[in-house]
Amino acid sequence: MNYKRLNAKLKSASSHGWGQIENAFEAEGRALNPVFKAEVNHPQSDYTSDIEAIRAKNAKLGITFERLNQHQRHAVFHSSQNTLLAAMVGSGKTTVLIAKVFYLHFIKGVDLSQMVVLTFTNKAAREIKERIASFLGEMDEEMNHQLRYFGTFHSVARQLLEEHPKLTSLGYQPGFMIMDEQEKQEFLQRIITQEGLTVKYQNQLTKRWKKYKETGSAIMGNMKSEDDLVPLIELAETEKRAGNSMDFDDLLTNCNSLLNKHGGQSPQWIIIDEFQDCNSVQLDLIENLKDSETNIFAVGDPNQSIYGWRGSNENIFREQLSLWDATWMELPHNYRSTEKILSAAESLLLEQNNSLIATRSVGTPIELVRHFDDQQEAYYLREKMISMKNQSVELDSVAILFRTHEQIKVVETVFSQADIPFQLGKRMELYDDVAQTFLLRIFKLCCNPNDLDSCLAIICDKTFGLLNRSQKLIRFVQESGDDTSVLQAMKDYLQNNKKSSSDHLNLLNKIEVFSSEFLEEKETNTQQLIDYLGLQNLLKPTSIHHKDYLKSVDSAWNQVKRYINEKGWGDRKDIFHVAIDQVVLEGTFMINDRIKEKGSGVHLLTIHAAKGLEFDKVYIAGANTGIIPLTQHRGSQNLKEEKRLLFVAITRGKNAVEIGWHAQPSFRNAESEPSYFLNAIPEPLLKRRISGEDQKNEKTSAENEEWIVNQTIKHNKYGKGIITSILDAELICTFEAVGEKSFSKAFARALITKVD
DNA sequence: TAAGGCGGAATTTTT
DNA sequence: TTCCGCCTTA
Repeated sequence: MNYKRLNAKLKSASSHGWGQIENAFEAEGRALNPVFKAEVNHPQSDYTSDIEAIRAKNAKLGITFERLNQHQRHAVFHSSQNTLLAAMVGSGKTTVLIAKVFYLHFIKGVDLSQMVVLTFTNKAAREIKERIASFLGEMDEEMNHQLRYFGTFHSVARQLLEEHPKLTSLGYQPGFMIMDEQEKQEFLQRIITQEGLTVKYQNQLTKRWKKYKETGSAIMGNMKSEDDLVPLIELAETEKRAGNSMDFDDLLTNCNSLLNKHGGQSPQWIIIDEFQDCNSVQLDLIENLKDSETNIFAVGDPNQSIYGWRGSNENIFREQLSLWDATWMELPHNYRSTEKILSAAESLLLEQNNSLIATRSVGTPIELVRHFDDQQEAYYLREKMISMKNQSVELDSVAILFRTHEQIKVVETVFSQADIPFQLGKRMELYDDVAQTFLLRIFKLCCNPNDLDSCLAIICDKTFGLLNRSQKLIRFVQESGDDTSVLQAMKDYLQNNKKSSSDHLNLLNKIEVFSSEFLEEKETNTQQLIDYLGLQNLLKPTSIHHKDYLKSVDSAWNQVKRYINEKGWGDRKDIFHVAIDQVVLEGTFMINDRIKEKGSGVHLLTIHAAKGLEFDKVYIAGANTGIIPLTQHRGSQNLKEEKRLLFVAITRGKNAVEIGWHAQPSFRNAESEPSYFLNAIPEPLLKRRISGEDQKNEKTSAENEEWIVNQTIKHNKYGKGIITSILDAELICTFEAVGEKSFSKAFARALITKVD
């Protein structure tokens, strides 16, 4: 059956009860936005002759274009200065983006270094670069040099800043370093203690700083008057320049002010991935980069705009269409999900314009399952996973999606106890690895002997350091005179300190000459690095973790060498510095190791973290009103975004989607009903179930006999307690540690055991 | 100075 | 529900 006919049929079928509210915003008493209907530039041909001509010249290239559908080919071949490509969910937008680069480079003869390709994540940037490199052979120095403007907004901004002849006008020098969030936090903390500032809500400093930049208000929460936030910011700006380091935001804002004031070389093409996620600073970067000759190719999906809270503008496609006088194209075919999944997801969209076309089988309805609470859902999911495992289903192809991190914990605990393999969406933090954190600070000090915070971090490291962070130490190092570097001052301090160990002094001596001595050697293995820096003694040789520390150093050094080899242009000292910046921007030393080690297990992810991914089967857990949308969003502008979030969640599923909700939600402010957004889904697309219902009828009598009031019991998490009362479907128990809790009878046996 | 009551805010995450 | 800051009270 054709998709549109199916949709029409479903709509007429849903004439009673559920499904009557076509749009959940009516339920909120809000007017609908006027539907935005762009003038779509439709394909007029399937470009067969063009592709034939290309294939005659280069068969491999011909195949790349031949694989594209008509709409995709149109987006690639059509020539207009500015193009906005609205790529529907699962329509192969990355494929088209890469094909566009191929087309411009091989057919139109555009130099790769004349293209700026902007992505939001390192993962996307890596995928694009690797696919181009693998077509051309290998990722070597020359290739990397050609692709130096292919990357995340931040890494491209870093590159532009580094190259800009007027960088010094901002108070920065070439060779500036990048501070990650953790370093920034330490840096600010140091200024606060050092200057004796009074700053409230210190664990929300970044948030307060952002708010101050946007609104000019330094007031937060219950504060009656301004604290020292503003002086802190001013001091930080000065000190960042003194230490020649920028934070992530600075990369973009500094790049913007530089390009704005002094201009720069404009590329022939600017290509943007996930355009709907652009915030105003990122849009400014595009504007500052382009000139009247520049072409723009922006790909994204307005329906997947879920980063409004990070500053993206949900109307960016609409607004830039007229501002850039752009051509609007669409990729309507979804190759991922079954018709029923797509149809259900599409009914959530505010601006339904029938431009989403399913290509796969009809599939099964979305299951909407009622659970007692989050605990019961976790046990239900555990049983599901066990039976899938028994049927040899790859758990890797299954995901459980949540609105918040908080919700993940229960499932995580239950799965760990049952030995169900799972993987979390959170990226592995560099800071989990103390040895690598220590090494990164060493490398940063090698690049910049005036990096006060890295120098302090090394000498005052909790695991491998020598001294405690004291005001006396910090003052000595910082105020030792203009001609003395921070590194030199620290050496002086250690020489006069009785506690001083030769290991740390030796390390500082080696750091000082690292670039001129060690980096001059071409082939250096990890053992040579360890010997050179004297890490053998520093990395706690008597500790049981010593071997792990050395292993961490090994993988870190190999990664740095990999970066050095890839980025082998310029002089060797610069390359090392660029490699270290890359480590900071990627957030870890272990990109390749991490990809290899990625375990197979069910994915536990927030919906945000699942964007861009796909799974055979998707469970959306705890989808109550009050969770989707989150209560604080009710009646706000963000409601539309919350709805798109559910759209994104559902469209992650290829073959099956199941949505769970809780009759007695424990989540703050959640209501005892499934997300009212689901009312927009036509009833025939849903299959409602109650979790554990089939067992309930059989077991009721047995269950009633099984539990007795005042019975002493034990619970995995809550410990010892007694049953205080027995209701129809639930048990109320009181625990010594946590007080009263209730359990669904159907699942009580899995949760609590009797104690005699 | 310590303790307690009151009121406001809290989410999502990449670089 | 919990955390944080502010204000009052002893």
